[in-house]
Amino acid sequence: MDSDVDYDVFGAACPSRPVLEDVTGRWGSLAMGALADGPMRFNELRRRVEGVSQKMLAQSLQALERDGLVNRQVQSTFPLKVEYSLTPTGEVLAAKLLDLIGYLTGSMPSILDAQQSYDQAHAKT
Amino acid sequence: MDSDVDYDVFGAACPSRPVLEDVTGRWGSLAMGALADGPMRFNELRRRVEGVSQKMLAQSLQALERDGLVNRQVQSTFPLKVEYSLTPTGEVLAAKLLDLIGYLTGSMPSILDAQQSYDQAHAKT
DNA sequence: CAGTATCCGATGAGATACTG
DNA sequence: CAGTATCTCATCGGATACTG
Repeated sequence: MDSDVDYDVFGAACPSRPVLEDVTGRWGSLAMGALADGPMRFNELRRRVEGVSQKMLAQSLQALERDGLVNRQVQSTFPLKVEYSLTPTGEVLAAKLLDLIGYLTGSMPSILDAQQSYDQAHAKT
Repeated sequence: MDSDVDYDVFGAACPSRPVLEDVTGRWGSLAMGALADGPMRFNELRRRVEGVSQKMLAQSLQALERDGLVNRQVQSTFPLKVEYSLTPTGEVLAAKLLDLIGYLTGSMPSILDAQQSYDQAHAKT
């Protein structure tokens, strides 16, 4: 029926590339990972993703919302309440992302060793 | 035995963060994905990862080599021959990355729909 | 072939101040 | 509370030219 076209992320103009950047980018990946724990409000996310600024968090969330990976639900009470959550597609991607992150953090001891060796071998003077 | 410390990527100063950026970054992720097909030379990689410049490919590969995820093997023949390959840890991460990318490209039809709806709803004027 | 060096414009990203 | 607006600086990233 469909899929007579394949999206190839290695292709220069493939529309999947910017989406991949939204998902795996510096703040997008951490926002996705945080939301995997369940729905969260803006400032909760901001506290969870340490070091992110208002501006970058808002920007990252908007990109993910546009891609249909994150839902944004506003409650026009006072004070304002906005809750972010993953869509079904977003959930799957977040799980795969957390799998990768988990393996990476588990490998940190050996990675730090590698970095030290490298820096030592490439030290100037 | 070990692991009385946990590396938390959500922590602002965690050393895992820059590594995650090397792996999931714009060109790093594509280089890792390409190398999952097997060892490759510099210019082969350059052709496979469409749109990457010499500068950025070299920079990304150096970061991944420093993290111990990519091996660089030089043959000092003439012309020079340099072969890049994944380390065992790099292989695992590349597989997880390709899993994510595969799901993402498979979801592209619905993602493109979402983007269109979003753009329409947020059109100015 | 596999890079490095340099220049330069575009984007990323933080700080601060303001608004519905 | 949940953002937007503006300013500013750093880094990203492409083009071009050069080297072992």
